[in-house]
Amino acid sequence: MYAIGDLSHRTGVKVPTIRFYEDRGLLPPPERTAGNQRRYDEAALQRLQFIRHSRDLGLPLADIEALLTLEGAKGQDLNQAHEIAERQLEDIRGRITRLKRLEQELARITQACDGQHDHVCAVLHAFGDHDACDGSH
Amino acid sequence: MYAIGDLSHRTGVKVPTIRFYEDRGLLPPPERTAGNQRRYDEAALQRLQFIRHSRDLGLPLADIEALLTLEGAKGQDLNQAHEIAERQLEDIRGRITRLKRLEQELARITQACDGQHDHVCAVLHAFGDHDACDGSH
DNA sequence: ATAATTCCTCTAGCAACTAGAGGTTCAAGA
DNA sequence: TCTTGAACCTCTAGTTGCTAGAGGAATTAT
Repeated sequence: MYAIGDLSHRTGVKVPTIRFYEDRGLLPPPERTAGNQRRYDEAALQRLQFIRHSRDLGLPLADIEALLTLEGAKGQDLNQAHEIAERQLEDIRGRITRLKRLEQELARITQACDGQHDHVCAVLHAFGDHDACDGSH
Repeated sequence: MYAIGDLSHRTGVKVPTIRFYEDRGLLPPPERTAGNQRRYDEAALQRLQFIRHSRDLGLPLADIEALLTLEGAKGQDLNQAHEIAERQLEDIRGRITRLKRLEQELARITQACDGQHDHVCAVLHAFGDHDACDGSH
């Protein structure tokens, strides 16, 4: 049995966050000692690792909860898990595209200002002037 | 003079958000009509456009506030604006790198599961199994 | 036995808004 | 001029995913 701190070390999830997940229903309330401290078993450890990894992949807690309820599911239900993963993949690809546009624009802005700062910096100007953008956002 | 709704249409910033910015001190409190409604001038419009554009570029409100106080600054202070822009650029590049790693991994996960769902879906397995990742996060 | 560490609950805070309740003012048409 | 409907007002609370702190109890090591 693990104390909450052990669980935290093994998973890299901070102690208050573990309690937060319990509050949110992502982790079932564990057993307690006579002194009211939480004690976790292997299943809880694995569940928390699943959550951790999914969070690292960018999934919102709601999606993770959905995945967790699919554990041990068969047939049709597994497609749901697949869909969640694909949706997340699309989301990430969209984010990458948008960030690349921003990168272009910021790079342009900072370069415009690299040498001299005469009177009015191009950075300040560029931040205010949407029309000067190459792309659209 | 613009009513808050006009300002909203012209900038694409929603009405409650404009009031929120005022609360936060990013927009100075505008004049009011006899009936207590906000009326904005050109300067407010431009300031809000600056905020909007900067937000689109991913700057947090704190940085935008810093930039706004630099308006009309000279010499040394302009370097601060430049630094904020460069910091943001680095941040965005880092985010792109991280997202690309996630994209790889998610793509791998979904493909592993594309055909058959026998008993246990590879998606669920992969989400739980950090060791199976290519990269590290 | 005592001290250090970890644990408990609870509240409040962060970013950056969004939504709703309940009520007032403005602008345009009859 | 009156009326109606849209837009406005303030205020509170909710969102997501945590994090920090207060004040106190339990566990662990010496």
